[in-house]
Amino acid sequence: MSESYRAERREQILAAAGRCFSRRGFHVTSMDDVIAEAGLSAGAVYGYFRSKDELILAAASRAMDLIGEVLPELARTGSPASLLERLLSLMVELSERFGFDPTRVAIQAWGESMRNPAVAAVVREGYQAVRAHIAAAVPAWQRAGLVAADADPDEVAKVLFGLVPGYIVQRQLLGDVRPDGYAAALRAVTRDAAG
Amino acid sequence: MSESYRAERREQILAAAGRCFSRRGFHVTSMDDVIAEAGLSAGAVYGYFRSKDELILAAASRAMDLIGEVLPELARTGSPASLLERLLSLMVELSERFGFDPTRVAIQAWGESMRNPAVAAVVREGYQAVRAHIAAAVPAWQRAGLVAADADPDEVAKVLFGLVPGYIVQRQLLGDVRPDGYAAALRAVTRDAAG
Amino acid sequence: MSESYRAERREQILAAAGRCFSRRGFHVTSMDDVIAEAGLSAGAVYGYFRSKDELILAAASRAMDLIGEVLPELARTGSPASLLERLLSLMVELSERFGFDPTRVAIQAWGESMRNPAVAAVVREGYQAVRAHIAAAVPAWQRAGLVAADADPDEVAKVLFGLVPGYIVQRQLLGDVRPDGYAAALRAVTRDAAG
Amino acid sequence: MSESYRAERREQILAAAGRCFSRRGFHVTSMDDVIAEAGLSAGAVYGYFRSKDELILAAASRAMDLIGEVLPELARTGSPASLLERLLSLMVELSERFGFDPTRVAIQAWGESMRNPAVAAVVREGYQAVRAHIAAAVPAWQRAGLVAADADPDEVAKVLFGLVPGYIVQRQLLGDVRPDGYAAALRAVTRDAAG
DNA sequence: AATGAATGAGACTTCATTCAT
DNA sequence: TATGAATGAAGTCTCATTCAT
Repeated sequence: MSESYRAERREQILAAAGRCFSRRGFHVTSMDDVIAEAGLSAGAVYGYFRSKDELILAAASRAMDLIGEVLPELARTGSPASLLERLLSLMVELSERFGFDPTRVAIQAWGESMRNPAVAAVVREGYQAVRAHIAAAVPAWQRAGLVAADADPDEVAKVLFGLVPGYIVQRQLLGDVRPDGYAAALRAVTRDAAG
Repeated sequence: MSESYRAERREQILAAAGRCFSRRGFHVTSMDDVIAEAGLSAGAVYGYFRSKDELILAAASRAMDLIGEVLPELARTGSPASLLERLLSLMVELSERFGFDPTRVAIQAWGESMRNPAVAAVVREGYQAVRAHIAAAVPAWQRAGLVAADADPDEVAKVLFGLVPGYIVQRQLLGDVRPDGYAAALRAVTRDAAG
Repeated sequence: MSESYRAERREQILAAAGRCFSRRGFHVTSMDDVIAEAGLSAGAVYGYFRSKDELILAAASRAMDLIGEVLPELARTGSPASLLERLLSLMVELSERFGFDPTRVAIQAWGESMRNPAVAAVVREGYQAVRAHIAAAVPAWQRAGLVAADADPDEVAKVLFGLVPGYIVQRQLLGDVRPDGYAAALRAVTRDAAG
Repeated sequence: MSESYRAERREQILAAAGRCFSRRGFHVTSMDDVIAEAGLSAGAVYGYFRSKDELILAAASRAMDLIGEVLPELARTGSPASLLERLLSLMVELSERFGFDPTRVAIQAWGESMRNPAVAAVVREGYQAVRAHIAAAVPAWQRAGLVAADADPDEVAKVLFGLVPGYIVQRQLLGDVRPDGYAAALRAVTRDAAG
């Protein structure tokens, strides 16, 4: 069997796990659920992932890949609000490419992180990367007068990044937020008049 | 068996459950964990909570009580950033009153909400209440020029409320945020020069 | 539940395990076999033994208890052959008190010892005790001319003790040995004319 | 595909199985263990042995081959003790020719015999052959006064053969026996003054 | 013949819940 | 009411064996 065959099969299982986990969470989903969703046998799944924990970790990592897709976007100029709007829009679009909603898996991963150091590490590293990219954009905003000149770019990045979990939670639980409205409201409270 | 005795017992169990759930999550915690933590017997716990789901719901509700403690604070005037700072500081302080960290239980509750309608309802109602209170403060900020006059107060409330989950996630997973720094950074990006 | 109730229940499970293990061996016997034989539920059995390994160890120890029953007998005087005869007769009789044949479990324990240090330790200690008791009897035999005066009592004990596994193996696999015939043949090769 | 090629492959697999079984026993060893140890594929191994049971039987038979190597030695004259010493010494030497310790496999085979008639038959036949050879030597010993004249040679053979399992068990579990010491102690209790 | 991915029955174990005492 | 032993369904994972390539 070729390398690519194995990778494809792994992807098939991971996609099935993603669908299951995003529906019911890591711990309510049973391996049998994943196995049935993947259309394989128990042995086949365990041939690609050695344990449920390994599958959880892989699914959490996969959900964090969303970040990788979004990072290049962060390099583009613009105001904080326009950045946020592109970020949130991308998140929604990209969910389709995953076959499941990675933001739902991310919420699970937050909870799992509190007792699972491997998952915690994956999430932490992903979020640190995003924050670092945002922080890199801050000096330009400071020069443009969009952010106070004496602010610590790292702290500003924490706040801007921190808007994302809030959006995710509200989208999943309240269901009444949209990228454009969210960005518009951010503009209304920031120094960014036009975006 | 007085009414107050029953209430006390319930509280004892709920506190034990809160400690367990905040440590390891709803589904990795077993009823035996809670029973042992409460120092009671299985029968006793089941005399107060009919099922684990009922206990999860009660614990999620209890964590949402944090909101009730914080709501009056939202009535005070000030800028968005000063509001946020007070909110976050209160959250940290109040954790001690609970004997466990309710924000950790809240993260669990977000995940649980995706498959448990009762928990979802409790969380949703709690968050809608907070957002409504914030929205009520927006017109004053608009009059003070801190928020664009043409903004929808509800949308502004979503964004400001949305900063809280971001803070919670970063506090639990990255561990490098503090209320004052977070509020200061918010001030740096808002129209709020002094706080 | 009283202490003695627990002990009784443990004994019930151990007896069931002994019957199963003596029939089919440690590893071909499933926990479900033991559970059914004990007439209990899975949870009940696991309430008394934390794992199959613990049950195997307990069953091996229990089979070694046969030794404890036999040790006092070793203190009696007589010739090596008469000692052996009493030993083997006792072994057969006592099997009935166990409700299963402990010599069959002992054979299993020999095999298990090669990969299970805990079982190895139990068996080793049991056998060392027997050998020490036999060695203590050797000097009297030497004074009576039944054993060469210059022999090392410990080495003599190894040989005499070593007759027992040989008897057990032949009894189980060939089925054509009996205590009296075995002892008579030993007399025929030893210096012990009369027994 | 020559005949000798097949035989060589079979031998390769059997040697691998012997190493695995002597290390961990028949039932804890998985077919994958044997397959990996043989450096072959699952399909290859199953091309030579139809089932694990067939492999167990073959390995038990192979371990019994030790007996075939030893039988000619039994024809030599001497005392019972000298016979035993040569037997035990040979056993130890020959282990090296096998690439694994056949006495360890023999212990496994004893246990397996209690539920596996095919293995039981192989072991039984091997042991009966040894005993018959020993019995054939007894009359000479009787004439030499080393064994009581009125003894049944078959019973004497059982006892002398019975010393071997005792040696094997003590060698594997206690580790403190050696052929010379064992034989010397036997001499000390038999009518055999010089060996 | 050989490969090794796939199968799926079945192993061990846990745990939410009940109920006799 | 309180206890905690008992239940048994269901969970995770293994492994002897097969079969398309």
